[in-house]
Amino acid sequence: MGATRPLRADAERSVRTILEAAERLLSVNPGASMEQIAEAAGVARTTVHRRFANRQALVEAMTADVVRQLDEVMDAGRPETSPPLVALHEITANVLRVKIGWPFAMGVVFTAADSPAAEGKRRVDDRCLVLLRRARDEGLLDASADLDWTRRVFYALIGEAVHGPDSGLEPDALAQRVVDTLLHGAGPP
Amino acid sequence: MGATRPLRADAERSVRTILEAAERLLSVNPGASMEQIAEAAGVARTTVHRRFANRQALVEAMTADVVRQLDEVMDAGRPETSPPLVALHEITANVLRVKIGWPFAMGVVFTAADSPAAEGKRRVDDRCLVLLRRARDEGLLDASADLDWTRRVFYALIGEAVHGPDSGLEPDALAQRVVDTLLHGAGPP
DNA sequence: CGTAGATGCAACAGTGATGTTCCAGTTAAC
DNA sequence: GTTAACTGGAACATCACTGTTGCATCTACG
Repeated sequence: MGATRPLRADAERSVRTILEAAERLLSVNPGASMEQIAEAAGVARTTVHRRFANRQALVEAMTADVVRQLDEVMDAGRPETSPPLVALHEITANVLRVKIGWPFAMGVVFTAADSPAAEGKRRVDDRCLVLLRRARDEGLLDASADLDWTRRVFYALIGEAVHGPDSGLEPDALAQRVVDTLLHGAGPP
Repeated sequence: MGATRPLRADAERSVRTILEAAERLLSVNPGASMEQIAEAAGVARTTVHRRFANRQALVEAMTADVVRQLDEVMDAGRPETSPPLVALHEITANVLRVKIGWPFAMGVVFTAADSPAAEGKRRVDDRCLVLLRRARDEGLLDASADLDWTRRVFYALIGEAVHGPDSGLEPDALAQRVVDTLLHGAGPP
């Protein structure tokens, strides 16, 4: 893990541009070539290879960025101390914001069990479980609720919320729907 | 659509073997090569190409098979006439059975909007919506429930049920959990 | 048992992605 | 303004996958 000298400003800009173009392309077509990514980013293919040795390195940079964002979201949501329902809303809305901007990278983080992002994912999982446990203790969830299943349902609902015709809604509105569905399902109150 | 002469028995067996091997491999690694698929199926690569001109043709054969199975499931579930709760359980359990055996092909059917399987998918969607509407009319769902969102949640729950540590459970037990979560969420009754 | 069909194997051509190198021109940083 | 870093572009080697053909051998089916 070399302490590489900081990049020059224009190089830094290139990196961002490439990462964003990669996300845009890969979310539509996960098999997009480095060539296509370079073109979409408006740089030469060699520049992409200069910044990211492999396709793998590129994807890892994307996922690392997303994991960092998720950590920030969890920090801001205070799942260990804030009132569970409040934290649930806040975290849901902010995760949705991340997911809307980085659907591909989020998908990788939440499926690839081997990637270096897996550790960060576990960290998020844990804090999420803490929050759900607190929610259960306060009677927000059924006392017999399986927290692991609940967490996975939570993730699945978030994943579903950014699809379909209403993906353009405000993240807060989407979060409302997700949390409501998580707590009450589709049945009558 | 040529009325091709029926395959010989051994050729038919090859086709099945290849389809199953492809499902096994592609569900783990969607980018697996035809070579790898052939090897996993225990046949020569040329045999795969003899039966399926393209990778695309191979995948389409897989999805067509899955769509056929789904149609059967919907027929057996009688979503238009059977009591909604009963149909919901039955259909969920049987879809889970299909999904457990053909996770990759199911994934393609439920994401690729362009494939020829899309028509079959729409058919399933429609019958699913009919069922959910009947469920709502009978008070099983909230009167204000968004049926489209409910359907997507239903799909997402099915997708989640076959993951994780409990994917080995009986389909009926999984279906119980899915339907229960769909109707009541994780909150207290 | 005879034949049409099916398979394995080897070989081949074509394609597209990858990764690297070199160099001339541009740009940020001090 | 000098320098070190960055970029674009062309060129090159490599590689994996794809799709096809021909042929000898085997096997289902009548």
